[in-house]
Amino acid sequence: MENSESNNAPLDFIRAEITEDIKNNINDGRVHTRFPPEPNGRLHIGHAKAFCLNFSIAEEFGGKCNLRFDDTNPVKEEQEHVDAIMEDIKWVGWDWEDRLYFASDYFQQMYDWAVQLIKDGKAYVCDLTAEETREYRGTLTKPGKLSPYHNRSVEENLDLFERMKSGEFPDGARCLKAKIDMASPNINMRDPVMYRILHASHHRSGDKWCLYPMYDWAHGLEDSIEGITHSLCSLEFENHRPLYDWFLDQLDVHHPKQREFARLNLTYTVMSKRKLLKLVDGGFVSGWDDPRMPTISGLRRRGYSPASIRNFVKKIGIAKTDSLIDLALLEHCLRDDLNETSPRVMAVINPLKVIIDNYPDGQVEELDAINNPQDPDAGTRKVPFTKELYIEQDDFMEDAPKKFFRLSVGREVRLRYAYFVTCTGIVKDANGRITEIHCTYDPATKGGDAPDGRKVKGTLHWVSAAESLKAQVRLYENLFTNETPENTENDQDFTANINPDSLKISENCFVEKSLADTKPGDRYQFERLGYFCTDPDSSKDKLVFNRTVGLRDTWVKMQKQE
RNA sequence: UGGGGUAUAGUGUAACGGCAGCACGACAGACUCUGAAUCUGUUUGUCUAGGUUCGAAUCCUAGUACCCCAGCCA
Repeated sequence: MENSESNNAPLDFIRAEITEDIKNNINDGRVHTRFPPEPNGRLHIGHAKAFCLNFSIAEEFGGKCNLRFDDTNPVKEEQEHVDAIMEDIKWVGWDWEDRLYFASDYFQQMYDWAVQLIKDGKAYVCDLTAEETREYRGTLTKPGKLSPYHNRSVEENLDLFERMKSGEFPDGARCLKAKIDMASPNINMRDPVMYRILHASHHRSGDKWCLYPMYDWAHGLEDSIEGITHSLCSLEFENHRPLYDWFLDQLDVHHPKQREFARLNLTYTVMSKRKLLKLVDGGFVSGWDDPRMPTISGLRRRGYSPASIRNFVKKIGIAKTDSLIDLALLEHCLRDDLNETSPRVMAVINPLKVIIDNYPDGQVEELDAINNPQDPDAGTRKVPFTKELYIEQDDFMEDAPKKFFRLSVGREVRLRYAYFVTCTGIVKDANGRITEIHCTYDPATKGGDAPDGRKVKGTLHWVSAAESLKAQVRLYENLFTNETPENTENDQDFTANINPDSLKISENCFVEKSLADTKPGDRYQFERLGYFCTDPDSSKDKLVFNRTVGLRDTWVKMQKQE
């Protein structure tokens, strides 16, 4: 980073160390990171923290960041996830250029290095079953004991390992272990498994291998091969760092630094692969891209912008403390960006018919409306005004308190960009429900300003009854009712905390005509309601919008206080 | 109860022996053709107990709490 602004900005502990490394000319001052997802699920906002960290560090320090799929377990991984993951990272705004790598491409090199360790007497083939291995490993407080196969000759190990590779043995019959220390207080160092036999077809290497490397053995090698300088991962791998270092030291190859940071936790959200999968498979949501999911594809469909996600990640910082970030911060970043970038439009979700009694029948006036007050370059558009309109049901109250700035019989309000109107009466059906309200308008207030300078307290959004489009609007709330969904009563599953009202569909909505050609993914602010985006289910015949997030609403807050 | 890690406002995150700051939230007000945005102000914090020091969030000692590790998962 060369600008002075960033010199003043406090650095997180990782950037501070990298700055120091550059100063000390470690790796010739080179910075090279990587994001290594396993293609066994979709990326979520927690992964965004990790990949934004890796890509932005590379960018800031003039280095590079690789995308590498850590595909060492063929039984859990799929090409479909590989494609989705690449799409997600690109969408958030990062580019790995020509540096797309797969751990599976390094299998031969890893195998050769394993042979080298065997020759050096640092690895052996073990015939213990998985269960026996567990017994030999000992416990947290008791040391393990040496495998009976620990002292096999190099020749025998070489022969057996070769035959493991050639497919002679069934799954689980033998494995290759590193010879380290069965008494180590760090359980990861008690002769960890390097290879297991898996007669499974790999999504990239097919049936070439029936021997697959374990994470601890593979990961450092992958980093080393790619010339990574800083291998950033989450906290639970801190216990594995001695092993990461041990393998690279034994091989005497390029040795990146592994550094660990706390993963993201968000209130009202689950982040584990297992739980996300359960939501999808259990039919609790419509899929990985359900707008209530914290997946990148879910956020995208919900209407989040890439900038809002990047900014959020920047704001939460990087540290080693376990933390739980308030969803409100994510939503703040969302609104912050959408406020600047979203065109305004008028839409009515719960329509209430308004008849302007003194407005000419059949007349249509095209009024000027500002597209984005935050952005003068966004220009203006025309909205049609007619005798019959819709306003929001919440914007009318029969017995209105003084603090209610909206419409009530005898009160005057402004219809945005249109006229001042005064309510003269209401019509109810047999059940006492208000079916329509009657108003008069003041022709002198056209455009929304009164020439006599009189003020109104309230401005309402509206839509012409005849000159508008019908739409479906999907209103989302938190998927969970509990800040920490895994906290349940009576040992229930986290799904017990699912919010039954997380999705409400409003079929009878009306939007401005200017939305006729909207495309999936288009984002808008529906004035006074919130930010919305067009869903992929939307078509010219049936418009469908998702509520991304509501506007801050001090009126409902005031009501809740009472 | 072995080992590894972490403790700063409600939530995050700075301060690297020298005035505990910033963001989000909450609260109050100003402004407003969005009860939005914007602006202003207020509130709340160094895990505990000792020690070193002119001076400690920071160094030392002893505690406490929480997280991670006993997959042939990553």
